[in-house]
Amino acid sequence: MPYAVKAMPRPRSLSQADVAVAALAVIDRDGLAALTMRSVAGELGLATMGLYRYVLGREQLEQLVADHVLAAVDTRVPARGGWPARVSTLAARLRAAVATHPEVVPLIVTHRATCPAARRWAEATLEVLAAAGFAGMARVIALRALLSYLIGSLQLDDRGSLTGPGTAALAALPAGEYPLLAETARLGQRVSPDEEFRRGLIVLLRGLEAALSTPD
Amino acid sequence: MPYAVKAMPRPRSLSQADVAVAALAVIDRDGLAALTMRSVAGELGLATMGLYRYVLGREQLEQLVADHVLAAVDTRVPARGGWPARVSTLAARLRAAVATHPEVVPLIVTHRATCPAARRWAEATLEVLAAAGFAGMARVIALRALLSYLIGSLQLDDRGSLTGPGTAALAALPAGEYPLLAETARLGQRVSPDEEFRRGLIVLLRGLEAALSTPD
DNA sequence: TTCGTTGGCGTGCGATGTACGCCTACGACC
DNA sequence: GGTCGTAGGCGTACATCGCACGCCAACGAA
Repeated sequence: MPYAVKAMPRPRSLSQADVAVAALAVIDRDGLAALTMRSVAGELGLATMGLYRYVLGREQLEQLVADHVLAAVDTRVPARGGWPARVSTLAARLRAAVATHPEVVPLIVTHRATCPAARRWAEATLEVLAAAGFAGMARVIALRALLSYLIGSLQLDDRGSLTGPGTAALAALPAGEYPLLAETARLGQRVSPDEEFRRGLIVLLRGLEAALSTPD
Repeated sequence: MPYAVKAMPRPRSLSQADVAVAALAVIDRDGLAALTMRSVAGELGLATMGLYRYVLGREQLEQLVADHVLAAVDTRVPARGGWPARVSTLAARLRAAVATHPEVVPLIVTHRATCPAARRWAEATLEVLAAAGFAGMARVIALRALLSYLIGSLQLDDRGSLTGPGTAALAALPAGEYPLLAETARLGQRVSPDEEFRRGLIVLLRGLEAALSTPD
């Protein structure tokens, strides 16, 4: 049966996007810990092992989820603004997409490298950096620094947001042991995660501006 | 039996540090996935459930490991150098300690918030920042930006180092689709993780210097 | 000598990922 | 229109995980 690529005996009834949507539904409803081959299969109306017709295993299921969330990011290069503003826009878009499903942060962090959507984002960011004058090693460092900050921020938002219980515990610490940390925690409770992210990114971008004018 | 704190019927034969060391031995030998209540108990010469006499559960076992690794960090404030050099030293020390056991990175990231050792590090860093003139909100943002970069860097080193297979795959990509990404990946393969971290940190520190002189 | 406290062990349960073999629907071909 | 091979989907079964629970044994205090 040569060349019979389409119109196979029984066509797949589910797309990979369907699977990803079902998995996200489970995660959003019952939390990341509830993401299970069984639970996703159930969400799709399949028996447990039926899911394996669409996914190689748990690993690929997680990748599908991560890529589906990142696929929602608009990766067109922003038209307006200087290069710091453009990079900032790209970063904010990615962050906003992830914020739609906060529980998937660990999956994004883990599977980022193999997501096509993440590659598109990186390519767009590199275009902005290149147009700004970053070349060679400086561009490598710039992208990696942005990525590090981005990933770290997502992680900190997920576990250990300034508005969360961790900071509250720090703020309530007896003043004797960690005076500065306690004071900083108290102040930090008044900073929204978005503002924290934005201002930290500004700091990093200022550093990149400095690096650009001093090619060391 | 009042006040009978020491000299109990059968004194604990293992300290929490012993447990952490055993867990680290398992991780270093067989990988993080091999970290199991059973495997750690076996490493200690206990039966599986015997381990529960020393640890509340898997959660606390992981915390013990994370804290044990971070406890090796020298958190004294560096005596010499300007404030950027001091912050840099503190960051490098933390990174070096984690690099001793690369597999524990996910544990550190997850349990950082509840580690006393991490608090000591934060307090030391805040001392340097405060002495440099960072106050109020600016200090909050500075610490969080440093933390984000640090956490992100660790994560990127763990999964997705520039010298690892992920970057190699990117570098081998057909030039048509992601030209800048492929070129950047090729360049990146020649950057050691240490150098990447150091140079990215310099960028961030420059941004902090700028923020200090322009209190916005 | 007795007793209560505590370290440590063994069994067993529910949940997870998935290997493996089976049945069945259906398009392609004669 | 009958036949057949392919691929979708299911069910069973298993190794492994964390851990609840109850037991025994050792040992200091009385």
